[in-house]
Formats: sequence, structure tokens, C-alpha cells
Amino acid sequence: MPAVLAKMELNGIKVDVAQLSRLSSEFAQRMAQAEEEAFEAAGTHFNLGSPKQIGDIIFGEMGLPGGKKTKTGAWSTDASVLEELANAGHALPRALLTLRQFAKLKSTYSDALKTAINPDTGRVHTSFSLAATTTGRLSSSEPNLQNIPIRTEEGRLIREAFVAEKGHVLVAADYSQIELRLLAHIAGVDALKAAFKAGHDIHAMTASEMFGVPLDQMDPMTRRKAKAINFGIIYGISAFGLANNLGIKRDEAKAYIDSYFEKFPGIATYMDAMKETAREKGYIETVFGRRCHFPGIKDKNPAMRQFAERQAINAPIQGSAADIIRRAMARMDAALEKAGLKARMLLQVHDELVFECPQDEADRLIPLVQEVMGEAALPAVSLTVPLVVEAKAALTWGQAH
DNA sequence: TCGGCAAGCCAC
DNA sequence: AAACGTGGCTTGCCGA
Repeated sequence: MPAVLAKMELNGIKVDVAQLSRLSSEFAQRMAQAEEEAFEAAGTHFNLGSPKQIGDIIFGEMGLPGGKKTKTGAWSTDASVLEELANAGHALPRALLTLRQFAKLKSTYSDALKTAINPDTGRVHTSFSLAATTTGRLSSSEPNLQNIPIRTEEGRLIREAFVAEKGHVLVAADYSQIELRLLAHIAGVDALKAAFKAGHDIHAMTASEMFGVPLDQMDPMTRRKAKAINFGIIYGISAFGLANNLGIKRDEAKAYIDSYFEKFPGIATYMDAMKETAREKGYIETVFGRRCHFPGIKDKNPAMRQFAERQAINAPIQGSAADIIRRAMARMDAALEKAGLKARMLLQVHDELVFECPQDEADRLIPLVQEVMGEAALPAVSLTVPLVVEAKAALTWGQAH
């Protein structure tokens, strides 16, 4: 296994070539159909892959209500813009969304993964960079296996093409809500810590606190709003960003954020503390004391400074999570060997580890992995929230979730 | 033909 | 003035 200073290569993962080929054909057909519908709706032929031409047609010739502009001043034609127009009943934006979806899946995944197969091993070997991110996360490239689709039904088919060797299974083990748990620990938010200790649905609980809806009457939309806010908090939220994300007015977003800070006052204190630390020291620390530096925190440009402030809010959380899973990975091979397991660690996806093992080994592998990952902060740090690791074995990566 | 930027989009 | 964190890949487009 080649290993150089800044990169490491793990074992590689098997992909089902025939399945990828079937998907490429399927996606090509769906693209062709969407192209036909797009040209029909536009009443003219143009380059459907060119955002600029799309903008000219939709907002120029067709005169549909334009929304956002890109930073160069062109009409934005991104998914949120097209989605709004499609929902208003316009055929061209709907066709373009479909076309974009399948073009993405085909070019970036089903086609590219086939060419990434190493002929010697018959497997796909990514490269993990160890020092490429500001927070201490790994990154993955050539090919990137940390952004394999999962959120849509069609995209999930790509993940189903990652398979175990004959007689083996894949085991996916992921930390449940690790960043929110770390936020609760680092910021010392008792209400959040209590919820995690009790094993409650954290987004539902947040929604209940903020909107005064009893847990047993929680509706999906209210929970969704709370979920977006929870993520926003981790990212150094702004009313503008939340409004954009949820498709609501800025006033409404601001009211949500104010309400959140009122219910969980420890959060605002935490955010201010991180900004101040970054300003005074130039860096923040993860729970293990690893430092992340933010030179932009003193920039004369306010936008640069504010960006650095949001980074300083996010980095202790994201960085601590990166530390924890790295500690688990560092201990994993020895733990597997000690337990007499043949399992191999194949991939890391920020809060998830993927293993391959003989079929009859999975029942022993799963509790071991859960223990190593769950205890990974110890003995250096004793977290005040539990770390929960969900793990499942299956024949494909998609089914292991 | 090549490199780089912009736009867009996939993941956590 | 800008506007929610961390990445990588693909296409279109423009200039060398």
C-alpha cells in the first residue's frame, strides 16, 4: 500500500461494473427524454448545458420572473431558481432540473467510477488527503468517494453499485448527530445534553422548544425548520442564510434565530467566545487541543472577517468530530486484529466508516466497531454527551444505511 | 490544445 | 458589504 506524507490509500472498494453500465444507459435515456421536453418547451434549440444560454432563454425570451443573480451579474439558473419556476407550472425549468439530475449522475458517477477501477485489483481506490482542510477533516479525490449520492432514489442506485466481494458483506458505521452532540458538550447546553442522554429526537425536541408544539403533535414541516436551524447554528447562522435555505422571509428567519438563542442561551455565549478567541489568538482549539488558524479574522474587509468568524464557530465542532473519528481509525486495525477478525476498513466519510468482512463475521464486527468508535474520545476527553454509533451489514453500501 | 475561472451540484 | 461550515468533479467558456 503506497503511503506518502500527505496522502494515504486504503484498501479499495468493489463496484459492480455491469450495474454501473446499466445505470449509464438508463440515465442517458432519461437525459434524452428531458432534452426533448426542454426543446419542445423552449420552442428552440440551444446548449442545454450552458447556464448562460438557459438564463437568456428563460428570463430573456420567455420573460419569466427572474430571481437571483450570480456574482458576475448573470441570471442564476441554479436548482432553487428552477424549482420555483417548475412549481409554478413552467415546463422548461422542470425539464432542465430533470436533465441536470441525470447528467450529474451519469458524468460524475456512473461513467467516471467505471474508468476509476484499477485493472490490477478490480476495485476503486480513492486517495485520502490528510492535511487538505482547515478543520482537520480528510478529503477524498480521484475519485472522491465522500460524495457518493444517497439523498434521492435515483442517486441511491449509484451507492447500490458499491458491493461486497462474494461471500462478504459491507458494514457501514456512522456517528449519530456527532456535531450537534459536540456542540452540546462544548457549549455546555444542559437542555441539549439532557435530550441526547435521554435518546430523544433532537430536531423534534428543538422544534418543540422553539415553536411550543408538543412532541406527540409534531408535524414534519415544523421539525424540518428546527433541523435547518440546528444545522445553521453549527455553520455560524445568519438570518439571510437561513431564509435562503428554508425559502422563507428574512424577518421570519430572524425570529426563529432569536427564539433559538432565547431557548438555548449557552449557544450565543459559545459563538461569542469562539469569535473572541479567534480574534485574540488567531486560532481556536478542538476538544483535544488541536488548533485551527484563521488569519482572515483580522482582515480589513468586514466580509472576510465575518467569514472567518463563522469558520471559528464551526471549526471546534467539525474539527473535534474529525479528531474523534481519526482516533477511532488509528485504533481500528489493532482492534480488528486483536479480535481475530479479517475485516478491512475501506472508507471514511467524515462521520462514517465502511468495512468489508466475511459474511459470518459481521455479527462480531458490528459491536466491536461501535465500541471503538464510541470510546474514541477517551481517555483524553470525557464527553458529557453519549456518542451513538449506528451500524448495519448488507451486500451493498446503499443497503447498509 | 491547454489551463483557469464560473456555475452548478454531489456529500457530510 | 455580504449574506450558513467543510470538501471535489464536470461542463462551458475564454484566452494563451
